[in-house]
Amino acid sequence: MDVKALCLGVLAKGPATGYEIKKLIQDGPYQHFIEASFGSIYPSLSRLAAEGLIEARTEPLEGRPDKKIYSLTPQGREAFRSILSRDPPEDKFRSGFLFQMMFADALGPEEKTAKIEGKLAEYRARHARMVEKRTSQPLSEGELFCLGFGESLVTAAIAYLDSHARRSAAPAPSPAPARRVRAGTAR
Amino acid sequence: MDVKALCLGVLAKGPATGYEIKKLIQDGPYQHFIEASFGSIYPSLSRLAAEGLIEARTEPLEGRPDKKIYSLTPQGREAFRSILSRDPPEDKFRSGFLFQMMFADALGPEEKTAKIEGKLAEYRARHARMVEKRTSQPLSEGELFCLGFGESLVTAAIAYLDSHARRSAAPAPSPAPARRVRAGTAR
DNA sequence: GCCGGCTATATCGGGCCGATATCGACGTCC
DNA sequence: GGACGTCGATATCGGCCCGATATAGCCGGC
Repeated sequence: MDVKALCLGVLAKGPATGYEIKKLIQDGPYQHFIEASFGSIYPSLSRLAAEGLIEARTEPLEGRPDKKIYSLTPQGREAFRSILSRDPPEDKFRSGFLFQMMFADALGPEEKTAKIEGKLAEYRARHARMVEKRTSQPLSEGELFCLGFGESLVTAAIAYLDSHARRSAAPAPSPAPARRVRAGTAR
Repeated sequence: MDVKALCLGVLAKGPATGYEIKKLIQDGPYQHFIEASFGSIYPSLSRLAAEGLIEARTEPLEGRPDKKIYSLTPQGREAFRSILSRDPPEDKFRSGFLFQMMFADALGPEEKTAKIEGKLAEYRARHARMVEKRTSQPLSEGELFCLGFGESLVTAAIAYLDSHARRSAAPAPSPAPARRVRAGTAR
């Protein structure tokens, strides 16, 4: 998902500065499934303004750059509606942890267990943030759907890692940990 | 995870051409959690060779570029071991579908249902490929772990989407669909 | 007074990728 | 036999993304 579309989406919810857009993406309801940096947000805002999809109202600040509050233009709102109607790209999941675990036989059992424990802690922290989000403020229909989806994935990951953290370092081959398949060699 | 590390990992399993590396990443056991294109694989292989971490044996081909079969050098094997020992970055999940669903109130109920059905089909196809992989060939310990992890996430996504596809277009707020929380408005 | 965090504006160089180019081998279809 | 599409193979390039960096005032804690 390109960063211009992300910016349009955030601005569809209301005017915001570049810094606020980053905070909403990073800490807001989107945080579990999109990401964007200042290095791409500011250039995208410039391009969107040049294309007439957004406009900026500036507030002068003493001794620092003017504050720019961006909002959608009617063309921007229309462009965003068009983005919403498209078939979305495939969801992407990327994991350096799983890449390392692909070479589990090159790691010692303690190293493996440490990596699983570390990733379990990461997922537990992520889930705690989700629960806090769910319980601390009213959410829209779409936000509830997205948070629920994300929680499904995160709780499934926790269950899987938890079952493997308790085992010494022998992974099971399927999501049902009780079922065991004899491990072979690859390639 | 940078593409040089991915190439080192694939070559740790055995020598391969650039084209084979791409196929293994795209269709092999890694496909559910890493990705790389020709646009990054070939430059990465050049850099790795320049750094002495891999070497290439060429086989001349008639009327086309020489076939280059890459393999790790001892320094490359050492560098890869070091990569395996590092703390991995956070797992990343990216979803244009969820981004669109964040604006569910701007979509009609039929459009919402169509998007959920489309994504459900995508996840079912992905799961079918995982099951085929699990049952069609012996897998190493690490491959079993990674496939099991991926299947956990994919089956959780299927369960969540399935429960929402059956409902008219009223999402539940949590992974347990029976629990319902009153939806509010955001920002 | 110093320090760290927050709120703000940005840029830049390096890495990534989709599209593109090239080309022979092979199998299918007409 | 020719056309066509796919496969196996080598790459490059322009545009996008991002982490690091720069600048700087406000605020609260020590």
